[in-house]
Amino acid sequence: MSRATLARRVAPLLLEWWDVHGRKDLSWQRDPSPYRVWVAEIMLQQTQVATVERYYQRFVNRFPDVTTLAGADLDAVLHLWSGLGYYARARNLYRAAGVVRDEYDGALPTDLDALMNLPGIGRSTAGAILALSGDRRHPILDGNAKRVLARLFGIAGWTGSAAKLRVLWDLADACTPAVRPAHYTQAIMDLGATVCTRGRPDCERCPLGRMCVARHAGLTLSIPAPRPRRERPQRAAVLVMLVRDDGAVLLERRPDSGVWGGLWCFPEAETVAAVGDWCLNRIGSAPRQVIVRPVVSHRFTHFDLDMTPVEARIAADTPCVMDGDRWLWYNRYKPAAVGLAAPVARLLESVGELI
DNA sequence: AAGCCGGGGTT
DNA sequence: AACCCAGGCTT
Repeated sequence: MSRATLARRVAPLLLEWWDVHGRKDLSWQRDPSPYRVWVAEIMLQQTQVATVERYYQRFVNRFPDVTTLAGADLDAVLHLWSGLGYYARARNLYRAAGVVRDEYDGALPTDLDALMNLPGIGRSTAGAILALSGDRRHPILDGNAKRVLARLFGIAGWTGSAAKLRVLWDLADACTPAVRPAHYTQAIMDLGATVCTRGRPDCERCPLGRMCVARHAGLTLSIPAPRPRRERPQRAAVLVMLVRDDGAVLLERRPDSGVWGGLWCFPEAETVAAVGDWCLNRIGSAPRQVIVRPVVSHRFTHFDLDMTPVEARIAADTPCVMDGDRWLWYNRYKPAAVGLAAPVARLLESVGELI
């Protein structure tokens, strides 16, 4: 069977399957407005549905529309994103909300290219927004669609290379129907998430099983191939946990670019031995007490970070000049609504436990 | 075209 | 412990 013939047969089978087995109760499926679908699609980038659900509810409750989001503080946006990871997504979403408010009168553009020009929205996310919120015929190629199509058409190898992506996008376009594109888009994601899974695909229950090239060739588990391995460098950092006797902890805002961009973190010192000097430079006096805490290891996608938290205790009335909006005395009992990376939040929770 | 960005789930 | 997940941006 030619690929074109195979592609034409996909949508009717997938839609029939989705009508019975598809997901229809996800938060963003109720009132699937462009804004709500947009927020969901951004949160769902590289993040699983189960993780997103509770973040999504809180986010759209606090920021129910583009105007509210655009008018909020970035700190408040990052606050509700804390723990979800990939914080550039939140910064881009916030920036894009400002553009939509100022240049599109508060309504997301319905043109694919205009959508893709907004920060954080690529081809797949733009297609998903238009298809799911407007029932417009635009293909998507997220992780689920990639896996389903690679297996169905027998596209061997890693699906991330430019050459494979070109082939897969063509197939995605060929499979997407003109009728019920919204349901089809949801269906191919649901099939990938619940039937055509990476580790244990349930081919017996797959509506496309009889025509699946990978299944007939016995290649289901080797398609798609895992991404090329890369070594993970080891890094180390010394975190200064400057704690006042009233429990407040000094945090510093990280630069917009780089790891944990725009989030608040403990200031860093060169070495454990340099923490005393760091305090002298910063607050003009030595800490009453210094406690070297056990190393906290954090594993990023691309490197491992070993953090040595050094707790330095100072009196509550120690004078300390804080220039600009780069410094913050964080009180865990009256927490500021700012963005905190997960390991930082955990360390803040532990302040006071060792007193 | 390849590298970078992060926390959590699954196996 | 390894691998992946409703990807997009930067270089």
